[in-house]
Amino acid sequence: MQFKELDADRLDTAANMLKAIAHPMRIAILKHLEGGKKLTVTQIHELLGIEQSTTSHHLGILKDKGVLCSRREGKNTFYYLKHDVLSQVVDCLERCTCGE
Amino acid sequence: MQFKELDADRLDTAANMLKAIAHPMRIAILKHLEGGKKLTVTQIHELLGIEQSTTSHHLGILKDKGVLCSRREGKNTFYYLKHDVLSQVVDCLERCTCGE
DNA sequence: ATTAAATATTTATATATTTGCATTTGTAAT
DNA sequence: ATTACAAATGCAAATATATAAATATTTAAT
Repeated sequence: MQFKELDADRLDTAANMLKAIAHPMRIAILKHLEGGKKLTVTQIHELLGIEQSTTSHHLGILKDKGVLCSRREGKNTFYYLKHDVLSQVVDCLERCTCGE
Repeated sequence: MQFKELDADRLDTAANMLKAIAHPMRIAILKHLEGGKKLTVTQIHELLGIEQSTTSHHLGILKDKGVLCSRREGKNTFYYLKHDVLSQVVDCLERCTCGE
């Protein structure tokens, strides 16, 4: 068992990570970042058609919870997946939401 | 691409499913149900040390969002994973929360 | 030093979630 | 029909989350 004894801290960490992902806009963001892609706040805000501040907020949550990383280059900040494995979470869901 | 056009309804469905899972107690529940195990409300409530009504509530959420199924047998109601694939979501998380 | 562009933060409001207690419903046995 | 156990529901208080408008910060160019 990888969660040693279902330790409360690890459950919290995992739950927070999942909670970060569990939002329609944030899933959409992850989908756009699959395969190691890197996008700026503005690009995402335009792709999704949501407010800049809202976009930044969502990205902040994903970064804070360890789902994304960011790297500033000049005026732009590029966001990208921290663990590419995380695409699997979304992919797994897709499989489950298909045949219903 | 499996989400056809990142369709809003599918994003919602996926988000709701993830939201259902994204809670420490509910992740703990899933861990106990891995491998096709079936447990009653009381068993889970005792395993986790939380209130019966709280347990039932969590199970209701997981069932409602398509994560669990239930089957009544006499006075007991057994809960179990609807898609065993879903263990992968938890497993994937474990992998991501290990080396940090 | 000004200006402009890209991000981030603050703030306020609306909405949703979590939890336990008390109650109710469902099922089986006497 | 009464009793007992299992599970679900209604409720209320505490807490958390989402959104957008306004503001602030960071960086680059002039």
